[in-house]
This record gives sequence, structure tokens and C-alpha cells, in this order.
Amino acid sequence: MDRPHDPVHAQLNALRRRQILDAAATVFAAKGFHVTTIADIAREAAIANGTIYLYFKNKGELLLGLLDQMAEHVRRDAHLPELAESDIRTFLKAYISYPLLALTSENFELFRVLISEVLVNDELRMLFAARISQPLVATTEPAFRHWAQHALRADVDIPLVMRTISSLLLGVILQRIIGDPMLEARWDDLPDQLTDIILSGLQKEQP
Amino acid sequence: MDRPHDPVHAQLNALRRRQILDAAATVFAAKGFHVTTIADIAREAAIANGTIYLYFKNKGELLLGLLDQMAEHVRRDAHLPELAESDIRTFLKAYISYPLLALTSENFELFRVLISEVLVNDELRMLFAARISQPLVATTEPAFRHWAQHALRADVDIPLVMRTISSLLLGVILQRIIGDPMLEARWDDLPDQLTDIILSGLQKEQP
DNA sequence: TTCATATGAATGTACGTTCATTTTTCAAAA
DNA sequence: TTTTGAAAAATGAACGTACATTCATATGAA
Repeated sequence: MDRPHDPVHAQLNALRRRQILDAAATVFAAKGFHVTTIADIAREAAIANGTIYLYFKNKGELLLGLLDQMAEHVRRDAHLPELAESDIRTFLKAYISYPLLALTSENFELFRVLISEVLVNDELRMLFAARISQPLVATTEPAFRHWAQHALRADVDIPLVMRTISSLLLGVILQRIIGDPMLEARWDDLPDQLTDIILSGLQKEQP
Repeated sequence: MDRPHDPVHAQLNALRRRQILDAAATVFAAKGFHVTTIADIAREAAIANGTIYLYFKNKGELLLGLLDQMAEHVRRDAHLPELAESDIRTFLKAYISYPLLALTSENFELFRVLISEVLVNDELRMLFAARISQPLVATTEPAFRHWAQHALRADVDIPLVMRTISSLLLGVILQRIIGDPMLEARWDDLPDQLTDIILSGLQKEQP
């Protein structure tokens, strides 16, 4: 079944895998994980039921594969907020925009389904923590530390602040998914607004 | 089947409903929604399978019932951060502590399962938005407006800030559920820390 | 003895997975 | 270039199981 030394076959194999994952993504996004049947995915991919099992051990592996794709997406793009940015406001806005706009907007429905399962499935949860949450924080921590020296309050607890910000972003995305109309209406402004709130805080400057 | 004018029977009925919901909560929290069978719940409640269907139309209604209970919990307690608090820091800390500590800590696992389904089920989502998200914001908005006049920056956009804070709290809870060890370790300090970040912001005071 | 309540075995179905069969591929022989 | 046949890939009908829901029957309160 394997021809490990043939790169052409390896590539064809990868193509079919992707074809199946794409179909799964489409159907999961439309109907949700548990409602989707293998037959739905096979139909969407225009292949037979059994073929899916030549590329994935079972239905759950499809979810793992999709989460893996998202992690790969993060790995490729997470360097975006470079140290090279000109000031902390620009940096922070870029950092906020990435998950809000790039990561989820392109497929909100799939993100919704993935997170729903991540919450409830240990294997997915570990993958999410290790390959998405943690790298997003890790790759931007140096940048934060850099800016901290210049522009942040001296007593800022960087790791905690980074958790706070990433929690905020996750929360905002989920609130929008759950259906907050204000967030939806002001979605494009949000990176600006959140940057402002985070940097300036709410409190009136002490006289 | 109904004896609408008999309060004793109405009360017995409510007791049995609660007994079933409690059992469902226990088993859902331990195993998750889809893995749990009606037989599991019946066993936990020490009643027969069929009895459950005398009180709930189907398995999904159990989730609705549990979410409803949580909404009721919110309705009862959401007045906690009263206007009467002495200063905005105290108020904000109380506002933050409530969902972080009272609402979820007592049953994290159930909360996890409920949110997972809320994300993916329209009926649950609408219930959550209407009976939990929205009331939590609505009941505290007047307090925020009150404090805004005294202690907040003049340009603060109250509705947006309230969304931001509730998103932050949802996000923090979910990050902890997903398994962030730092959040778990510092969980009890979090209300204080978050209050501080939100009020003061990150930016160094402009010279 | 009647009616509400409870029982739990039986029912029906939906669907993930398998596997005997068919189709395709492709290297080597003719 | 064509033929061949064996291995790989794909097929999809059939299988088996798990489980939500039902309902004929039992229980007990009043």
C-alpha cells in the first residue's frame, strides 16, 4: 500500500488527503461535526465512503487533520507582528488583527465547530494548546518584552498580560460567534478600539 | 396527566425534574453530552429510562434545562455588583469575580460541556445570548455608567467596553478550560490582576 | 378500583466502519 | 507500440452496533 520512496505517489496521496479534508471542512462548517455523516463528506468530495478510510483512520481523525491545518496556518503567519514595527500601538494592533481577521474571518463556521469540539475532546484540546495557543503567545512574547522596555508601565507582568490579551481575543471571537450584533457591526474597527482600551485603560488620569 | 390545580403535585413534578437535571449535570460533566446515554442518566438518577421522557421531550431538552438553570442562577445573582460599592476598583473586581469564581468554578466541567454545545446549536445559542450574555451586560450597564461619570476617561465607549470585559472573562474561562497552567495557578489572583490591567492599561503614563 | 406515575424490555433506525469486488495504474514482456 | 498481469486504489453495499425513543405492563396512592 505504501511506496515510501516514490515522491510522486507521496504527493498524490497528500492531494487526496487535502481533497477529503476540504470536503470535511465544508460539510462540518455547514452542519457541525456530529450531524455530519461520512456519507456527506464522501458526497462532497465526490468519492466513495470507503475511500475516506484509506486516508483517515476514522471520523475523529478528520477533525484532528483540520485542527492541524489551522495550526500550520498559525505557524506560517504568526511571525507577522515583527519587532520591526514602528511603535507599540501599531504592533499591538497587528497582533490583535491577526486572530480576529486573518485566522477566523475566512472560515468562521469551521472555527466555531473546531472550538466546540476542542472544548470537549482531550486529544484536540492538547493539540490546540500545544500548536495554536502556546505558539501564538511564544512567538510574540519577545516582541512584547522589547516594547515593554520602551513604552509599557514598569510593573507590567508580561506573561499574564499576554494571556489576558489572547483570552480577550478568543472571547471576542466566541461572543461574535454566539451572536453579539454589536461586535459584528463594529468588527472592522475592533482592532483599533481594543488596542486603545488595552493601552490606555479605563481610568481617568489621576490628577 | 396534568393536574394543574394541585400545587402538591406541581411541586413533586418540579422535584423530579430537578432530580433528573442533577443527574444529567453530573453525567454530562463527567463524560460530555454526546457520549452520555439516556441510560447513564437514568442510572445516575436511579430511575427507569422511560421516566426521563415523562419530564423531558428528548435528550436535547436536558441541555436546554441545564442552560436554563444557569440563566436562572445569573438572574438571581447578577445584581451583586451594586452601585453601592465604594469605588470603581471594588465594583469592577466584584463584576469580574462573579463569572470567574461563582458562575463557573463550582462546576467547570459542566460549563465546558454547555459552552461547547452552545457554540454549535442554534436553540442553545439563542438561549445563552438572551438569558445569560445579554442580562449580564444589561444589569451592570447602569453601574458602569454611574462610575463613568466619576472615575472613567471621558471618551470611554461604555457598551463597547462592557462587551470587551465580558469577552475577556469568557476568554479567560475558556483558556483555563483548554488547559493553560498559568491561569490555573493564578486563578484566585486573577480578578485583582485583571481589574488592574483594565483600569490602568499598559501604557506608561505620558510624560 | 381508578388514574397518575413509573418501568424497562423491545423497537427501529441511523451511521461508522468493513471488505469482497471492481477499476486503475504501470512496469515489464512480447 | 501493444499486451499483460499483478499490485494499488477505489468502490459501495452490507454489517453490526449503539442508542434514543416508545409502549404494553406494573405499581401504588387516594
